[in-house]
Amino acid sequence: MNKTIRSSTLTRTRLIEAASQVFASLGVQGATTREIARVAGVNEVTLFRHFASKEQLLLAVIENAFALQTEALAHPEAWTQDLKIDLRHYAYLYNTMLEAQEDLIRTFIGEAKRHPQEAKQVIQEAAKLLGEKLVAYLQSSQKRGSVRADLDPFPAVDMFKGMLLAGMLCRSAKFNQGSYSCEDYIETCVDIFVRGISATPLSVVKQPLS
Amino acid sequence: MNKTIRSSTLTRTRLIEAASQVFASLGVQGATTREIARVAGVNEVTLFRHFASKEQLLLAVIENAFALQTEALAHPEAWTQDLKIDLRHYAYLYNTMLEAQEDLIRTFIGEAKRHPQEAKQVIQEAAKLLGEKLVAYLQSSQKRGSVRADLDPFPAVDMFKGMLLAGMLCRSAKFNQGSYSCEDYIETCVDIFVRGISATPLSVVKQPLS
DNA sequence: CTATGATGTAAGTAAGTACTTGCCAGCATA
DNA sequence: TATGCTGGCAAGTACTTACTTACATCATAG
Repeated sequence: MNKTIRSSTLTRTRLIEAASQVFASLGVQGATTREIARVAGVNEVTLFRHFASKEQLLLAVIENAFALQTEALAHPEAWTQDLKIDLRHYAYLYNTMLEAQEDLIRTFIGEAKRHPQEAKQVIQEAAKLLGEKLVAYLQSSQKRGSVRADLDPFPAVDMFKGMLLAGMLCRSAKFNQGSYSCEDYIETCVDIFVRGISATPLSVVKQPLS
Repeated sequence: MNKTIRSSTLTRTRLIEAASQVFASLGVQGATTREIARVAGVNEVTLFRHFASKEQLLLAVIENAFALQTEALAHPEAWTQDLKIDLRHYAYLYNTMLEAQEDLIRTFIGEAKRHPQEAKQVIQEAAKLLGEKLVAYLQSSQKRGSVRADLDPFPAVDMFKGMLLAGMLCRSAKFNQGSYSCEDYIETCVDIFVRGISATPLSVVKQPLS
């Protein structure tokens, strides 16, 4: 019976992968069960034998997608304890993940309000996992004194992830007319963010010149 | 003939407003010409007499939507020349606009890649206008010395707008489980950003405690 | 008063939608 | 050889889609 099961799960994963692709390029609304089955190389009926409905398939796709990326980012990074180096490293990793999942992310953003809470919960949990390591890092940095103690790490981390997300969204929709590169953007983000959260020198004496 | 024209343009604007609403809540794909006509209170055929296709209607919707908001944000703000006050003011204004247009923005993000370049161009131009004032402000602040001279204002402004956008997207999709409020987020953004772009005090003397 | 332009109504087209039913074939274990 | 799972195929259901054609109504402009 082993081989049979293996065959079943194989077509199942093929369906999930095909669905990811079709959802990403056509949206959940635009994706049709016919097309998903076609891409998966199976019969449309087989799709319905594996997933009761399109929504069920969507759930499986979300779970699958985020399982992969959380794994990638949850890797025990080698934090150097140098804020700028570590955050830059994280930013590039995160950005790579964003770009890899771009179409799917766009689709979910666009249709987030029109889909079952079940889907949102899965995404929410994944997003939480993606930020947890960074929150912990900032908290330890606060204890070490390299990050301001009066900073709430939770909104700060969301802000950090958020500006990278927005950067990806605008960049690939070509909302910026190429006045700067992707690296410029990320470097600017890291630079400003690091300066913004670093523990401030005790004595700040500066006045705007006239 | 005046009254006839007035009637015609009136149904036209009614169609555009109805389409904005339906596009926003159902997506461009999900929106049907039937439903749009129903909401507008006109016949479906009348829709096609005003707009050759759904895509044409979409174009008109985008133009209309962004015309309103750029106007709102292009107001000659009373810049106080205090970075934190001014940027906080801008952030709340921008956030208000984002929340007002949330559904439409989501829809455009989700389907940006599946729509004609014409639509993208309109959005791109509007987004540029939205940031221009802020770029100019940062540039003048650089001349005044309150903002670091080595900062490129363009990615910085996009980062600022981006983190507010991402905040809105995550907040309203309830991706954060209420660990902090909207105000907390915005204040954190403004705080970190301002610290990040401010001209650094000349003498920096600080060591991490033990 | 007539002509024009804007809108409504009814009906239809050709295509696509999610999803179902029934039957048949292969393949593995028992 | 028999059983049971897995999948393919053909067809169909009931519905929606964007968009069209043809004809009627009505107000205003000339």
